[in-house]
Amino acid sequence: MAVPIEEIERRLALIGGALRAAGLRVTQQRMEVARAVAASDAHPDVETVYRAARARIPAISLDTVYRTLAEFDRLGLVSQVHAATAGPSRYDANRDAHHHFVCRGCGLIQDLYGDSLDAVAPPEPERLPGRVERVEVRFQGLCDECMRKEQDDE
Amino acid sequence: MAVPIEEIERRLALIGGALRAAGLRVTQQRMEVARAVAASDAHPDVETVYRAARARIPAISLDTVYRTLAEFDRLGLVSQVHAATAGPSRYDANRDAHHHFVCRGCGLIQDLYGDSLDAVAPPEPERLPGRVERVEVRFQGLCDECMRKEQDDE
DNA sequence: GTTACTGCAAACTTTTTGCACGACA
DNA sequence: TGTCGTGCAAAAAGTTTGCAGTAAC
Repeated sequence: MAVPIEEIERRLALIGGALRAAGLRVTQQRMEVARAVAASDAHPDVETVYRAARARIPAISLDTVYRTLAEFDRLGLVSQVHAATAGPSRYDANRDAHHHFVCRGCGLIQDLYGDSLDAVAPPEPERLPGRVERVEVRFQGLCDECMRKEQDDE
Repeated sequence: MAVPIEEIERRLALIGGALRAAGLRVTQQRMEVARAVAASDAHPDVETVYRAARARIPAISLDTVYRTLAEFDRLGLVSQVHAATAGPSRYDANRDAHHHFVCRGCGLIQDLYGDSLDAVAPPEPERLPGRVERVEVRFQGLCDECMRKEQDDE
């Protein structure tokens, strides 16, 4: 919800370019879906992206949003992030190395940065069953607000 | 698929005890669902647990398996793990500190152990939006078999 | 002008829920 | 014996797909 304008523009340019490079069409719908994910750092779900895109293209359909986000994911332009609690798929347009704090109460997902986290490596790489492409550290817990709520219940 | 008998028994005892401690009934169905997750280290999905449980209680229903796994999750006896690729919920009865390698090709999830991973901590704990209860390092990539398959396609 | 993309509607998969019967404590 | 848990069936939620029209290149 507080991604700087320049960062949004940078992400949109990246996505537009990647579409062209992949031989795909740069449609209004795709760019508005791109804008909706790129403009949020709250890791929005499909429905939220849909609502944001519909504010600019009233006739856009939910299945286009699904298809578009799946396509972006395939191209590596966004990635799915899992909340601590089950629910609809959520997406992240932040392509910089980062990690997450996830709240098991309300579904909050917050980006975390740190060289020490980026540097985490498997203890015995030779015993891995494959090749690592990405490392994500997930800190799971309860956010301050949910902690307050849990105390009120007791 | 290769959890030692003693470890399975240990997990079953833990689950049975926790049910009693929570004032819940220790039913045949619950214990067979427990056995099915406890006996696998392949992070089975609901359907797989259902099939394993049905081999011992033919009349067990899928919704009981859903309800039971959700209950176990609430009690902290199992946890959901997310594969790299979307699909049905998968469960893990391994309560020891551990981490995961996940393959984006086939859905493989393999447990990893290492003190260096357990010790990973947030770089600026005071700036976290809440309290951390668990840390999981996820190595995402492609397993050996999927790497081979991807080469064959080119 | 082609062809890929979109919107619509319908289907599909996964998960949840209400209710009456049966089993655990 | 009382109550919790289960099975059944139906519904809800989330996601995918086929097709005909539309827009991008």
